[in-house]
Amino acid sequence: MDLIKNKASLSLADGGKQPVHEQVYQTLRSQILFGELVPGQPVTIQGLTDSLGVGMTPVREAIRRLISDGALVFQGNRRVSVPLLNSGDIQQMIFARISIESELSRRAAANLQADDIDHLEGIDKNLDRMIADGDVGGYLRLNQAFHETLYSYANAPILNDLAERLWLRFGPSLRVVCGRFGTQSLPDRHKDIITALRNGNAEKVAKATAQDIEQGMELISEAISSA
Amino acid sequence: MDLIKNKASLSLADGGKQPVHEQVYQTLRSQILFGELVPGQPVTIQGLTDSLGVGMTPVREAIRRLISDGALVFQGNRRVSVPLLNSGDIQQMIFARISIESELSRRAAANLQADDIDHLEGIDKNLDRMIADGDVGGYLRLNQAFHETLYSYANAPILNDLAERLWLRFGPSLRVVCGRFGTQSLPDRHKDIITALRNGNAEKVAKATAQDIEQGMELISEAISSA
DNA sequence: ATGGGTACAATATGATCAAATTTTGCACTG
DNA sequence: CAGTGCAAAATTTGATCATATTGTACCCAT
Repeated sequence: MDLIKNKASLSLADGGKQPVHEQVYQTLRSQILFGELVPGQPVTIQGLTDSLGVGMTPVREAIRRLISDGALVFQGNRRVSVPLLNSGDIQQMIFARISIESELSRRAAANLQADDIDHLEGIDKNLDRMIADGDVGGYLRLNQAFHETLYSYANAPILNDLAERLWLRFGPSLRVVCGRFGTQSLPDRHKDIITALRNGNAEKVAKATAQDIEQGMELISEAISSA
Repeated sequence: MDLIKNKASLSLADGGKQPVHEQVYQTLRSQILFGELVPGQPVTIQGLTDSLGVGMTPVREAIRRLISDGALVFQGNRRVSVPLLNSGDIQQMIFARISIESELSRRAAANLQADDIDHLEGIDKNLDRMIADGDVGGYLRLNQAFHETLYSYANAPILNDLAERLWLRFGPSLRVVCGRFGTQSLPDRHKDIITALRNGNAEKVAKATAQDIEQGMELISEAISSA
């Protein structure tokens, strides 16, 4: 059986003039966040140095960072791979995400202006189109953008950081779920969130966020327990 | 003004046969966790390679990991230092710690046996002695051990991981508080936690944990806003 | 103050060594 | 004679270091 190889054409989308280790980190980070790596897939240092055309030191640094993020796991025998989640992991993540992200949206609700809400609604509109088109990659990106944008208004960098880590953990698994069941089965509570934001009802925003999270994570949970 | 230099005698307490980058990580990690580094203090790669007598690659890996942990911060211009917290950071950490760690102790309560509770009580007894002796380092270590031990029974690695990160963030600041006000002003709710554990009352365990956290963090918060 | 030069620290690479996995080959058995 | 299993070699990957290069800040002269 042949697993997906690290693509040789990772052009390391250079964002201006950032150090190489940062570019490698960002590249891998979005691959994981958007499920371009399969859970369980091994990630090798040499494979990355070859495919990215950079030295090993920056690759090592990026990998250590991602391990600390929970985006990659160290397998004991110096092997690194994309995490495989079990149902206990998912339960913990449901709890943590609801705790942290509800608070983030509660705080954001207090700071959002009308045109900020319009912007969020715009993202959600595009998101609906992705779902209709069955574009899994686009769905994952826009869903993440919706939440990230919302949370950014909370001005809570530490909570944000905790939330980001959790997203990195389930990114690959969410992709697998979408790939198996399609995008049709992906309902969300974004409309509820937007309505509550317009009404200035922070508690309802938090509640809708919690429901959105629970729905999405429960999907992963079911997919895993049936595997 | 001269900040504390990285000690040259960091003997890298070798735990068996771990790779150097892991040893460096663990060494720095406990220095930060137990406040042996001062908030704001710069941390240089070269300084560590010199004082630890190892190459730069493993040092770089350890530092990247600690940055991802939130235990160190990247200052933009290639500088790395120990984080300085503001009151907003503390508020976020109070919320996150109470959410996560209450749940950890709630889960642990269900799994603890009688002799496990004895063990916890033993740690707390030693902790009291440290407070009486004014031994700040000992206090920090045993307080951490008390919580870590309790949480370890929760069998919740992901929640545990989130909690650990938060501890790394406030370690240096807590040390400063203790150094300024002494250990006398450090009350805790450990007795309440142990009593509730013996009664098998998980909710009360969670509540006492939340109070313990709030008390401790509020201390840091006051110290910061008065600075 | 401002601007150039110097010193120092960070970044990145390639070389080297060590460890682990995979492959290969041989012997032994049914 | 074919198939299985073990063992050793070969290959792949990881870990560390030494060195060259680049960027940043500090200092001094103007």
